Amino acid sequence: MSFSAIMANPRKFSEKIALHNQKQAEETAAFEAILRDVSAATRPPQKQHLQLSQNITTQYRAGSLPNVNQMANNPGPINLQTAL
Amino acid sequence: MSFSAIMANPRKFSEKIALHNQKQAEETAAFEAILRDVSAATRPPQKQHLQLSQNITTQYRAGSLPNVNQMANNPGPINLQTAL
Amino acid sequence: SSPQQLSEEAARKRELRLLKNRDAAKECRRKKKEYVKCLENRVAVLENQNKTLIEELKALKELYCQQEG
Amino acid sequence: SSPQQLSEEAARKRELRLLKNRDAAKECRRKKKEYVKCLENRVAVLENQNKTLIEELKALKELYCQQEG
DNA sequence: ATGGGCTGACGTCAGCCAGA
DNA sequence: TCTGGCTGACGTCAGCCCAT
Repeated sequence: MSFSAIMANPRKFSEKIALHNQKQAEETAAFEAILRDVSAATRPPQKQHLQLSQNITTQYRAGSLPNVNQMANNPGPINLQTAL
Repeated sequence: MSFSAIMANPRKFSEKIALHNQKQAEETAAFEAILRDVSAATRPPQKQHLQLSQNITTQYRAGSLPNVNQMANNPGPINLQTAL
Repeated sequence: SSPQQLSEEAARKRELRLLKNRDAAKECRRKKKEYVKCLENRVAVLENQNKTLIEELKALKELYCQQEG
Repeated sequence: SSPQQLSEEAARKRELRLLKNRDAAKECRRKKKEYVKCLENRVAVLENQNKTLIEELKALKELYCQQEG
């Protein structure tokens, strides 16, 4: 009870970052899972290439996430819309 | 082009807050709309008491629960209209 | 205009500038703190919306599969 | 231990403490900046995920209504 | 082009708190 | 208990950018 309340709002910035990264990893996993399930349920006859999504997941897993500011300035070929 | 890129990342904190509030309002509207549509499409034969859900929805904008920490620090709703 | 008055005027100018920048720094820190809280609140809202959408999508998928099969 | 050595020792103690706190402040500001960028990235990711989920939910709802009616 | 408003970064002080 | 590590808040300097 108090344990969760304490760890839910740590004091150190490192712990906050770690907590957010952990939550984001879990949410992204659930997101891709439900998206894959829906795609599988919607289009069963078609065999599709979901290799792209897998690569991006392993790409940004343990490292730093893409910087938004740099993405706004750089017209890079990678955007989150097509990535997800 | 450059206009959007500039306004997408303002310098002043007030503009950043205003932008985030605007985006949040739009996203919340779309969220509630799709949720209402899905509920209406899923359960048309049943007549349900959605009056309660409506009240709660108008009280807290999204399906999000109120943040306890911020409610303790902020005595009242901050209006950012006057801040600009 | 004696050099004495000039130095006093410059000193008052500097003091006034420091005072204004002092208050500006206070307000800037306050706005930054508010911005960070805004970000955290936005993250929480999006998080709950994400969960709700996933649950709704899952339920609708179940209904769709049940009706289909 | 003469008072001269005592004052020098205290001065070196203070200077060392200030130096360590100085570096600590630098690292703290760096971590805070990284945390804010983390929040902004997280907001962007959740934003795109919610958009995708809404689109998928809308499409699935259309399929469900089409198949039902 | 020049001043003034905001903000980034620095060093310092004060305070909290897990760990010695 | 009490110190050392982090962080909140302050004042100051430097610099950017927009309105003048």
